[in-house]
Amino acid sequence: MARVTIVQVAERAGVSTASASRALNGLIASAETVEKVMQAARELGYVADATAQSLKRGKTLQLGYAVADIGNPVYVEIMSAIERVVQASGYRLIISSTGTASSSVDVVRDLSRGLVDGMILSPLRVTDDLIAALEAAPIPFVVLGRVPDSAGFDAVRADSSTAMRLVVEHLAAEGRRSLAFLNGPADTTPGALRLEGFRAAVAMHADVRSRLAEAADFTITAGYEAAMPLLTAADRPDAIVAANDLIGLGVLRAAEDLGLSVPSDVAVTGIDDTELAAVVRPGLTSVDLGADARGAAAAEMLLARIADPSRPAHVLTVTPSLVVRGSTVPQRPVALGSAALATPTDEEERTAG
Amino acid sequence: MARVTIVQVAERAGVSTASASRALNGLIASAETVEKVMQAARELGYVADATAQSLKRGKTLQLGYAVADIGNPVYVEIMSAIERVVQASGYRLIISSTGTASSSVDVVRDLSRGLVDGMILSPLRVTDDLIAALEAAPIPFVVLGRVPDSAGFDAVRADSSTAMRLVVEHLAAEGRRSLAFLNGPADTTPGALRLEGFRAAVAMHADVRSRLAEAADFTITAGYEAAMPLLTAADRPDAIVAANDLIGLGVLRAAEDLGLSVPSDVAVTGIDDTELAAVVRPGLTSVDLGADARGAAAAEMLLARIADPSRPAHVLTVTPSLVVRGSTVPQRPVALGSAALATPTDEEERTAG
DNA sequence: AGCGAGACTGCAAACGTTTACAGCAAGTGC
DNA sequence: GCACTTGCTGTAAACGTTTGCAGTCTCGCT
Repeated sequence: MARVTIVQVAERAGVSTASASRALNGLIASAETVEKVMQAARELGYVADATAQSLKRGKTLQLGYAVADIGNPVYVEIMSAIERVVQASGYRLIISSTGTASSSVDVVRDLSRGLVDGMILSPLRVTDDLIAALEAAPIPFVVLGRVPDSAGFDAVRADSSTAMRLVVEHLAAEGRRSLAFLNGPADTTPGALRLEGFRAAVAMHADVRSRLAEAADFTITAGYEAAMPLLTAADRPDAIVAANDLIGLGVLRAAEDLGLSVPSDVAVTGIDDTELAAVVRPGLTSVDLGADARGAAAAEMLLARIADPSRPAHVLTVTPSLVVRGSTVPQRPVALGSAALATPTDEEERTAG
Repeated sequence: MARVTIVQVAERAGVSTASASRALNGLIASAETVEKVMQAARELGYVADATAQSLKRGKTLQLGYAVADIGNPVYVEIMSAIERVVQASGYRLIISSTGTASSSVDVVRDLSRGLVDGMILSPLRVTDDLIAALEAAPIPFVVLGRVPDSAGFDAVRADSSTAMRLVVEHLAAEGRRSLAFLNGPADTTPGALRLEGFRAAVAMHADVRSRLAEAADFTITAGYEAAMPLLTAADRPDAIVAANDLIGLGVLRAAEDLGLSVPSDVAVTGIDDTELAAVVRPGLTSVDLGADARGAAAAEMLLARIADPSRPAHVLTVTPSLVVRGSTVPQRPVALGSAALATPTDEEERTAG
């Protein structure tokens, strides 16, 4: 556990620390020196101290991903995509989870203190404090989600309005006339955007009635609890549009516990098209917001900005697509084959936005 | 984006960098100095450089969690527990995901280069390389899982043999006589231990036949694929014991696609008792290995070791408990209430090991 | 033989902090 | 009025690296 430094290596090898450093980093040095230094390093178990190294070099070769709600599988999917891209470029990714809004500001501040060379963040709430922290940050970052245009940040977005339009059109086409939107907290960015998208989408269908409800959280349990009053109301809606898959799953469970049949009594949809939506029965119709594509794009954007800090800000919007499953359309018997779990087959029709 | 250092703050405040540092860190300094320094810092937007700080102080106030398979919800649960404990002690947690075995060694090596003051790891495979890397690491760490006793590491373990005993006894008590164990890769630590536990458990029941199978991975898809041949075999088992919940879910889907009814045609069990097991229908009987408790214990153990590096190595084993759901015992109609999703109610009987 | 180029080396100065030490002024007790 | 403490300050040395610079040595060329 004792720290061994480069001076000990240099001493043992009988050279200066400068030569040792050069030998270790593959810079110009004689074969003999390299040999001696490498052996000394091996014998002593030397590993360069990262803090000293990055202090001197001014780079850490690390990138950060700050994610608000790691319990939601869609963020895990995004994270995996980011990691794939980042690793390929020789950077390491570190994840920081930010529960509350204030801690999200803290994370930005802390990580930008020199721990990482850049960061990606998926904020649940974009507060003025957060914007201020981002503007003051000495490192580049990419926001996954909506951020005021004026800010001029690099960003990757999902297209919530198209997503909601896909869902509403699908339900209307299936003959549903009374829709309830079960949102997550409306003061979050996804909550606000999906609500807006839903309103715009139903406005285009004069024959469709709609109402709004809100779950305490983007979780299964919160979805379950918020669904109960909707499903037991005298004028029960014939379709519930959930703001994400977890809430949608809660709705499915609530319907089951009430003895309602899905989709005949009530149709249910989710958003994010997580693996959960495919695994549960009935399968949950959902909108794929392109988590993988968004994660990868954000990572590439960040790397591009690090390479060229003066490039103009980019904003990329990823197109969503609808994945229809048994929670909105009565299910045919399923074809045999594991592909049904991973990719849409004939039982799952996919509609691009 | 320009970096502002403490010398600029000191200059602007008209004091030495030493005084500035003292003022910023709340050490002894006159009220007037503090005022001037704070104002200068605010105006310039100064934030101390973390690498320089930790280089000088010899601590980073960061801990690391290296996790092999972030796609598995049980690790997310562990992570949340770790984070809860770690945050309360003023440390920050950074997550590093380690896909392959070799990258797991890399992560240990890299993080212990001075980026974190200690780390917790959940390795999927414990190779000699990994042991060597851990022994050479200059920082303390805690292993979540089995590690050779000789190594003398701090560790927190699940009790796989009790877990498997609980499952097998439950199935035997329900009248199942032909069990198949559907393992994940047997060359992983959990795979090896659960296999061993299963063997020991069935050895205690002379009237129960058993067979073994292996999924390519601890995932739903791999479980689905590996379950197919088992379920279509002429001598189909009357119960499938899956090595974790994800594999178990794959089994449920395979059974469904084959038109088999669970639990009457075949019973299914999982391990880990993730939220998924409670949400799917039929609910998946599973063993709670105490993810939350293990994560919290590991974090506390790490903090204790950092506080006192000379304390003897601790190994803690957490006791598992069985959670019975519809995949093994025909389900009664469910009581109303959201609690059914989160905690076991009368429909879910819990048996401690 | 002389000379420049090239390969390699060591010295020492950084990177941005914190902190041991010494210095200084003002206050206290005699 | 002296010695001592107390409270604060600045100088400078660290922490472990990398790197500009200048120097040495060897070699090949003319």
